[in-house]
Amino acid sequence: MAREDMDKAAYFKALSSLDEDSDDESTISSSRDKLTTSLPPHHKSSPHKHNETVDPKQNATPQLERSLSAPTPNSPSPVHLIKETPLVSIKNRLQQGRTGTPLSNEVSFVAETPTSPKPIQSGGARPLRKTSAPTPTTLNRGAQFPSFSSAALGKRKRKEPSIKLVPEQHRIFKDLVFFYVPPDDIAPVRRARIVKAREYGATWATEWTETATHIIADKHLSYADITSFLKISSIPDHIILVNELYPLDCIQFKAILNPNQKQYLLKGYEPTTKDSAAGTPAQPPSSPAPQQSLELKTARPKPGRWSYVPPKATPDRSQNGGDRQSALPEAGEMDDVTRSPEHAEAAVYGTIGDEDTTEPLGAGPVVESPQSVEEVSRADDDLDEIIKGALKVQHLPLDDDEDDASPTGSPHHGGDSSDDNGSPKTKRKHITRKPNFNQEGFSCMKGGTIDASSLNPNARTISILQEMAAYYTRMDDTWRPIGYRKAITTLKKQNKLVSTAEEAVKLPAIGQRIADKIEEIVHTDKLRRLDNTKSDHNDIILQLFLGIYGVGISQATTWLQQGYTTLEDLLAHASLTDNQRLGIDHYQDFQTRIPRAEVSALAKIVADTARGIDRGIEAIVAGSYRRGAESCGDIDVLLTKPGTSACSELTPLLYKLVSQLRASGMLVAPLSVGRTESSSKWHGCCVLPGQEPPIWRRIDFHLAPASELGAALLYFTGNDIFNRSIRLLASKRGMRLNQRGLYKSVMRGPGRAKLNEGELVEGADEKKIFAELGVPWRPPEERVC
DNA sequence: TGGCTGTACTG
DNA sequence: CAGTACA
DNA sequence: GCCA
Repeated sequence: MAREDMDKAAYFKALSSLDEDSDDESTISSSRDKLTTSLPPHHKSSPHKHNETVDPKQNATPQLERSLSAPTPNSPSPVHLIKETPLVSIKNRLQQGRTGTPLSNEVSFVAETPTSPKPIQSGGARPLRKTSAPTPTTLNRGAQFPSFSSAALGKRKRKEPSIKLVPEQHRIFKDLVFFYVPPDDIAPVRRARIVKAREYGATWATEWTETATHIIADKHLSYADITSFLKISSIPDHIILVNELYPLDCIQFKAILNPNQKQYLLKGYEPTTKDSAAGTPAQPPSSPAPQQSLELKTARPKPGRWSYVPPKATPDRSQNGGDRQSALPEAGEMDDVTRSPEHAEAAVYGTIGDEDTTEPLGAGPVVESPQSVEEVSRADDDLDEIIKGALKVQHLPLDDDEDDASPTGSPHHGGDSSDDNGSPKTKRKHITRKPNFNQEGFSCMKGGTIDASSLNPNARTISILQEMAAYYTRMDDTWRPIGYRKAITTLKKQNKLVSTAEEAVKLPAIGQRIADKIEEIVHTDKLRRLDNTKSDHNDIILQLFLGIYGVGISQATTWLQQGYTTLEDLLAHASLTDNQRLGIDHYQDFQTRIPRAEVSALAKIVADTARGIDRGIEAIVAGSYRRGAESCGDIDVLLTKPGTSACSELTPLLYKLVSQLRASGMLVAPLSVGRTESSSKWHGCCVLPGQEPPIWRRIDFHLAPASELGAALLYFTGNDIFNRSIRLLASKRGMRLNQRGLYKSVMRGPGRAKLNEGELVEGADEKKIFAELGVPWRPPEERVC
């Protein structure tokens, strides 16, 4: 869940200092300002992998730089802005759909066609027929609003990445004009490629023109796709048609390669005899990623620092493919699964989260009815046994949650949450300064519940918006996903279908643009903007790579640029960290959700082992399990012990625990281990002993001394959105919340930067933390935002 | 116009 | 330090 | 993306 990088988008924004003309996107202009004005020449040009640093000189003369790369005389600036999305107002489209074909599917866009009728062309010098603008509406709009600027739609523009030309002698693409199909640079990967080509001297034609020397097509496109896209019967002889590998290889080999090699050809394309083509060095070994089967992977020494070889470390066992079908992660993250409550299992487990009444940690009420479990584990008796056994104690850790509630102070919010809801202020005995912000607006004030998601009348809309958020995350956009998530949170709280934009825009966190999308979704059951991405192979590969533990957007993007397309490619040719290699070896395992019963079984082992080390240790399963999820992505175990007040009192115990669990075969590899005395976490992998075939699971241990237990529980229970929300709320109240406690009197500098630690307000009691913040207490299952 | 959580490990 | 991870 |  929430694997996010907060800074990249900012970086990309910063990168694009070279905006053309007036630009209606406020955020952009702000970042531009930041670069061009507040940034003195050298200062912080964000370091980054993609070394497209902002050249100060360039800031001074952006126009110059740009025209440098535009040798064609007639195009004042072929590299003007590309719009992200066809600028057709939703309403227009809907209307059109109604009058024309009901669903107007064909009116849909051609990919991300740049309609960009940017004023620049005023000279009319461009011989462009805008054949690439297929939709009547688009043309229409273009005609009517040549300098259309965001009227109803708001900001849509993408800004120009900065181009840093390589030294002249290396500009192998000098005098070449590339036309890309599709002609956009929305995905960072494509953008980076285009930028790269331009750095090597290419001119980027953003609209189709016969002055282009090359057409660079996405490699999944066929020749027919190109001609139909360009609305021409054949590609003119003088234009070279190649796929996207071509420029990459040229750059790699610092030469213009023979474009007629088969790895560069499009499906259905016979290079016309113009193959005399360019001088070519022998044979570029094509992209660095040929694919071979590589049986070697099993032979490869285990990546984990432990030399342990699991019973069967089946990297990709296809045999029991039953539960792990697709190599790709599911789009929707069903963290807190919504599923068949008719499952007895579900019923049984569903309750433990909050249930387990006032059990002190120890023994507990038995939850019977293992019948459902049978089905899960049918194949394996041992597993069955273990799970049955686990059922008897499965509530074990969970009670603490109640535990710390009842006995401790705050008697009034213990049982009756209604009271809490009524007047949050009353419980804040001291302080109680009224917020000058709208506290109700925080999603942590009113969490959701698990089943709400499936029953919500807006479920369809929500799931599509979630896909959008995920898409933008993959596109390395930091902030849009946040916007989408907030809108989704709002939508989840509606108990009736929101069908019009007008209605939607009144809701909190829903602005005009998302409102329009909501309307489109409700009326057409889909979002064209999203459909476009579905067929994007690069996006699919990106998803594949991002599914690897230890791989984030940066690495995934880099690999994609380097031409890798499969996990095998990576194993064979990419340089991988140990964790990444392990992540690939167990890709399917980690992608497979863990049934609640198995989490229980694993937790029992941990708890039993821990108690063998020290009777006082409590093992509490947090994470989505504590929130009542029917299946979990990983196992989060909080380790604590009454009377402790520092992690250092627990680390030796953790050390012993890990070593025993390792010896018993449950833990199979470490991934990330605390470095210091006071550090508090251990991340690694485990398998349920006896499981056949064994499935590696991600397991995390967190240490929490009793004095920090409440904050740790809060943190470790999540969900992530709830955490962010409540932390933001704390920060707005001049406090700071982290996994150790709630602090007040935090001094913050510019940008809320923390200046001091603050004074501890509460750490031990989860409910008191809620109370201090004026947030109504809610049980873990309701912290699904 | 500048926010959008806060921390910890890896290499 | 940037990247990734954790909720 | 949205919001103050």
